[in-house]
Amino acid sequence: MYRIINENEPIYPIRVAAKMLNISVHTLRMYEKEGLIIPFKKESKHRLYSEADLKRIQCIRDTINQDKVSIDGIKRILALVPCWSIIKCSEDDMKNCLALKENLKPCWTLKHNNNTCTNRNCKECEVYMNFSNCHQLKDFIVKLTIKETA
Amino acid sequence: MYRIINENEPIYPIRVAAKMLNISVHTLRMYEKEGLIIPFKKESKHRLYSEADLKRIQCIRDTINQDKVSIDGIKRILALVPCWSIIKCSEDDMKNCLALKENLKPCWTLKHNNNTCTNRNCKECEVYMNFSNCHQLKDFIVKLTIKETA
DNA sequence: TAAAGTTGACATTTATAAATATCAATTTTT
DNA sequence: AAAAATTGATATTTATAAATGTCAACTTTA
Repeated sequence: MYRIINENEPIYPIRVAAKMLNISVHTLRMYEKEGLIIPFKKESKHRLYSEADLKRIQCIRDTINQDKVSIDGIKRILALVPCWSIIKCSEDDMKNCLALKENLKPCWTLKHNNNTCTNRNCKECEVYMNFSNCHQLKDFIVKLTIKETA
Repeated sequence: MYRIINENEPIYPIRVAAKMLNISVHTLRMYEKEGLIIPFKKESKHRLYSEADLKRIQCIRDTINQDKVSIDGIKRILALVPCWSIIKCSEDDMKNCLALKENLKPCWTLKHNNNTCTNRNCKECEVYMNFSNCHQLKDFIVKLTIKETA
């Protein structure tokens, strides 16, 4: 009678997702426009949200409403993630990538023609998946600096 | 007739600094309470601001007003700075330091008893001095990750 | 000894981000 | 064919962060 739902399976259309999160459809689109979330879109262009998407969105909400970090603040924090180091692209790709210089927006909102990321799907990328909040970035920086000194 | 002013010489009392920055005295105290700035205080407890302080405050203002990053957002960004790696404290000090876990506030607002920082003045520390805005942190992360892969 | 500074608490103003609503013209789904 | 989705633009509401003001009791400066 019950079916097991894959965390990442895109199943909820926007109206349903909005209701589950208790926010408006418009807000969901707004977060997307700001680059905070990447919902699944079939060829049809209709959005579908997974359980994992809902969790991520709730996390963003909490950061905005409880933690009082503005959307532009969140974007700046996400722009700090060193994607080149995480996906380990080539040195050339890294040096030519917009993400290296960008201070305002997360890497997955940038154009990436002609490099490692061209063939990758940002929604499924570790960078997007593993950095939905600030704690994860701090942990990452800690590991990085400990590795360095060890 | 003119005298050369040391960038870091604490000379302007709070009212003068406020007027120069075109903000209220109250706001200056607020930024301080939030941990964004550390003004000089003589034994008397009266604040004095240097030219460098004024620049730093103007930078904070721009981040809040132009860049639309909230104060709590700025604090979170500053909390990402890996001070242990910058001042190169001992491994023991690092592991016991609050700054390692802290996600909300910059290291210089934390208690640091019984470690390397006990004897240091935060206002003169590289961590405080070199990270007054987000760009500097991004640059730091870039260097760190490039070093790692090289 | 005024004038200016201090802390702390409380209150108010103002500016604006976040969220919502609506309309229009079009496309997709069921 | 109706219901629900799309983009894009425009407008409005609402919630609250940022900034300011004020009062009180006290200290420091010039």
